[in-house]
Amino acid sequence: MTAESFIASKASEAVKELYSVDFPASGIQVSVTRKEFEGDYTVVVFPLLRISRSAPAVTAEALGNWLLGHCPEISAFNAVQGFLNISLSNIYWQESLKSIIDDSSFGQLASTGKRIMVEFSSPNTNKPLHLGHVRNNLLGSSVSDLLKAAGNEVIKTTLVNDRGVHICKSMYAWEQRFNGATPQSTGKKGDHLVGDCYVEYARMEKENPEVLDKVHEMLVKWENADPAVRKLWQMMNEWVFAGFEQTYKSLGITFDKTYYEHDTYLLGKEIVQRGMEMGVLVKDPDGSVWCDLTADGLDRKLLIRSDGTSVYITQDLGTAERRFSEYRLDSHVYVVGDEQNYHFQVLKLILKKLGYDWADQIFHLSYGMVELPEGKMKSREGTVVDADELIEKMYEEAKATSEESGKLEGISAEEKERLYRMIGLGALKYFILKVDPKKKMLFNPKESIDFNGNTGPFIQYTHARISSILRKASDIAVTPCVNADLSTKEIRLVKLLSLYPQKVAEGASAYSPAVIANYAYDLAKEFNQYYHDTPILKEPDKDVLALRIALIGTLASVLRKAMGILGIELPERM
RNA sequence: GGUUCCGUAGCUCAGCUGGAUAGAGCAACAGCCUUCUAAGCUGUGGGUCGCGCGUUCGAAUCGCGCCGGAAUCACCA
Repeated sequence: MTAESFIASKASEAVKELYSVDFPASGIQVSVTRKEFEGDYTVVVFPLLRISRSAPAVTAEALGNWLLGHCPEISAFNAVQGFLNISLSNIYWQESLKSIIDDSSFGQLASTGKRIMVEFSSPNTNKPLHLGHVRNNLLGSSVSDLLKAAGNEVIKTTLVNDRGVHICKSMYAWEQRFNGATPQSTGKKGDHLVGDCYVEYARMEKENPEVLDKVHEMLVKWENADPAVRKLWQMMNEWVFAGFEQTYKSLGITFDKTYYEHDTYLLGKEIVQRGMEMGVLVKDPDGSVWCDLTADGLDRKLLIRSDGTSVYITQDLGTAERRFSEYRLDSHVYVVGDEQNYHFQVLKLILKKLGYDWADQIFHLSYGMVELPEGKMKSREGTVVDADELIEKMYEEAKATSEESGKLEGISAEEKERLYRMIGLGALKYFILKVDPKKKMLFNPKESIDFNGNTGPFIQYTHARISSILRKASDIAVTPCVNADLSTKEIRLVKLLSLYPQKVAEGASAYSPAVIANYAYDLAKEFNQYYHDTPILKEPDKDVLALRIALIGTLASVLRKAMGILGIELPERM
């Protein structure tokens, strides 16, 4: 039970005793007391005035007196206008800290019994990953972990767009202009090599637009399973997958299940057929199939081309049905950029018209684009920020900063490398995840991602500081134990710590890792202030020393949990 | 034009299921390392919360209307 709900329930009792009126605890507003006032939690009494029929200050005073007299956990109160500020006893906070320490799965919420599939990443196999994909991947991965922490069973999936005209373009350019170049022969990462082919194709098409016909020819051959084309397609796809695999690995991204569009693109057709029988979908004289959404304020949507081939949304209908039935999903989250809002609006609507009761359980986690100072990233104009290059740059920055500080002496070279990676990635991941997903975000390549202030490295540094103290404490054999009074600053820390499960719930329901990121920052900031003016190991009183070690150990543990949801590791030293 | 999203300090962002004097970081300036890691801490300056109306005891937060920006509305994916 949280402190807020405890106070609310007691206040509800008080109202019943004092005014003989039932007022539900859920209706009592309790918030953390603003720091300029004395107290831990504040009950807002304005909503109770109709019941008390007296002035705000009088009501607050009456309520405060009752609470003080009836709850040993409450040690003091003061009333300012309509705000009743309540202080909880030191014992209460000690018990609170103890319960966090004793709860090994603190922050792991009770099972909801729900199974959720999260689709993210879903790359095209004709170009390497860029910063936009990085945001998608980090969000998808982190939201998955967040939903898990909130008690859901989560299946992470991706749909690889490995067929279509765009692939053929790369294939055609490779055949014409690359003299049999391979990742091995060029020493180039496979996805980058294929990306080069795609760029080269764009040049070719500009010189001679007729090459597009050649590409279409190739696509038809692909559809007809022409052995030569399929072989080339397979070879180049493998190059790309190997490249992606490497990038995923350095970002720490994994999937439980991978779908390939070449396996799924036919799935929707059957559903379209059924839709026509139901009268929900209509076939035009030219053979194309449509869903009329004009009554819903949208347009007519094409589902099958006049030549009988399927379009993008067709396979989405099929894969959605397959996933819901195969995995008996309770819901499905699609992590896809906000440029596809319309697509998902249409998808949901069509599924609903087709009578699927789970249509309302699909959720489009629509995130904003990553923009550069000069605007949107455009592959054609070469203004993309390449994922691999960025990761490497962050590593270099971390290395430079670390070497400058000279704090890693006596550590093995491999360990140092591991730390540079950890810090560089921590900076990148935090930079992206601390922003509310639905907002577009700005990335300025000229200014490198910061390592000071509200950043990943700041939180990592905080953890390293705590770890350093804990190492020294274990050297002098201090056993953590909660058996002393907490100072005001320590109470603030316990208060923040106890907030963590609520933050998990809040973040999960908003599908926003940013909630967790900002929480972790608050916690780290609060610790650094505490650290600054409270000597821990110098404390002469054994019980107080043991308490402080217990407190900061818990702090480090909660920081690790929170940052773990963001996919960020915290180092023992840096 | 339709639909959806966004507008908070010079910049990047919190706060938004209504609560007290709107918070951080960066940048600027001024301090703090013989004391547990200065990737830190403290302080100063910086705001018509896009504008207006409404609901309310109370609005950055909710509703409506404007203004500004973005995305999208393909027999592309």
